[in-house]
Amino acid sequence: MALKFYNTLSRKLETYQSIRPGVTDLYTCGPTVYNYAHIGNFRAYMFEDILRRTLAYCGYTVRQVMNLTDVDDKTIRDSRAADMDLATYTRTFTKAFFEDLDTLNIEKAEHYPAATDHVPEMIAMIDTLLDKGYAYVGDDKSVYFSIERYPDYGKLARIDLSQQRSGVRIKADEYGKESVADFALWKHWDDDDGDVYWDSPWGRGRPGWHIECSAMSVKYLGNHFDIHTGGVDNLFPHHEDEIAQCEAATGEKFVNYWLHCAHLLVNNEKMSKSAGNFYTLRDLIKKGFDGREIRWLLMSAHYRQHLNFTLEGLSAARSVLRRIDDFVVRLKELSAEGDAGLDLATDVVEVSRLAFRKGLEDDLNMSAAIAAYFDFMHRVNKAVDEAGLGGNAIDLLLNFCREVDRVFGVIHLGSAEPSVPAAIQALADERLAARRLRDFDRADSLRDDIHAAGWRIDDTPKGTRLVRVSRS
RNA sequence: GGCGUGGUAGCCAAGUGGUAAGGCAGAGGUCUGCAAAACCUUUAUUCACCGGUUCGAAUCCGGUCCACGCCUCCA
Repeated sequence: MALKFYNTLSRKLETYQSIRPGVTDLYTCGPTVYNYAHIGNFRAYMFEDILRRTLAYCGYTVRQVMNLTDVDDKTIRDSRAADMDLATYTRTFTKAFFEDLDTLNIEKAEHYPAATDHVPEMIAMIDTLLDKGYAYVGDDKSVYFSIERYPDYGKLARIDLSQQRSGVRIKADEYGKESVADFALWKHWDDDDGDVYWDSPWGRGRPGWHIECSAMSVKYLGNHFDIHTGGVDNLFPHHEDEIAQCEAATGEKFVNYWLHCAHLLVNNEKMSKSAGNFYTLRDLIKKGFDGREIRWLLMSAHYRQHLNFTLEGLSAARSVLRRIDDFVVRLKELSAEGDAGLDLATDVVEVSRLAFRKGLEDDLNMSAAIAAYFDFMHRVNKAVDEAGLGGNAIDLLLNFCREVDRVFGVIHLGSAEPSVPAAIQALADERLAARRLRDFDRADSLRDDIHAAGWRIDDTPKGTRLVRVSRS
């Protein structure tokens, strides 16, 4: 097997081949930091996290760049509405974004370049495009990319501009263009921009959105790199424009593989504030769900399928994770000596690893990878019930859990298990005493109290186990 | 109007020609003082609908219905 990805450029499943052996350069479109990101946004970042972790699992050193769009219409509009300067305003949401990534256990990219730190690079690229004749200064003093002068335009989105509706959504402030399909590289300053502007050879203004990703990806990853990702809604025009800008400016092929994730729906509808189904990550945390549950739900469907996000789905994720946690706890309790069940464990791990990897390599088929892990747990649980396992087998199995978690990022393997509070332990001790006296009414009543406090009681042959359960 | 995706059990979701993975929820059983966890059994003669191709179709082709996305700055 080999890694395969569905490449939007060819609309085909392709075997992945990196430009440099063992290294993958990855550009992932990041957030516009004008508000808290919503779970639809995080679906994309989760997909990119799984992609990144899968590449690493398959042996690649990943160099990932994620941009932070900290200047655009919305950041300017909202910072002015809040009566704050742009940098102060966007800093709040940049900070929130990184907190949210932590909540979801999303691995950090190598670089998070902010647009406002790279205006000189953007100006340089625009300059090159003007020199080469791909761009022009419009009547409104903005600089535009000319689609007409770049015949390859449309190859990613497979859009034939002559077939498009024209003039439908053209804003009044875009009449400086030669052709409606042309897009802005540099936007000339106007009153709405307030004190947000940079000096350029074309006067005061600010960069267009697309040039930001072009200039920063080329700066950090070079003219030609491996993978570029984003949500399907970025396919056109954003990514199409990035290709046009970069390939026109550098004369080289820009990106080998384009991967796009599908939208997330909430209760089978598009998420919208008016429908009341608009969730930020923080909204869900307030409802009592944790990042791990949200992570599970977001990663459990294939990235190119619509993902239907529901609160019921989150509750199901909670049950799933409980089972995954119980499995690890159970294994750890069995830390006996010896080689009992070692052959069986070796076989189960081998079979499971193959299925797990096969799923991931098949264009990140998480359903298959997850099924492989469930089959693994099932076979191991069965072995524990039937034969018991020695310490060496347990080590082998726990190492496989650790291996799977390099991609999943949800399995509690270390000291993440919360310790039992003294008050809960005292109740449990009291219950145990009552049980010894065969006062089961009292024991059951204490068990109810313990459960109400968020802990579950498991009586095992080895004694009583206390397990933290999420409040629900 | 152009381009594109999808409709699989109560729910979530794999499967793209060989006779429906996995999970959640539910039911019965083993174990248990009772539970919990785990294990065993069970839950779609059927994959939106109608035709066609084929020895064989959820998968390929044609049509219909439904849902959703993009078509200038929304992941």
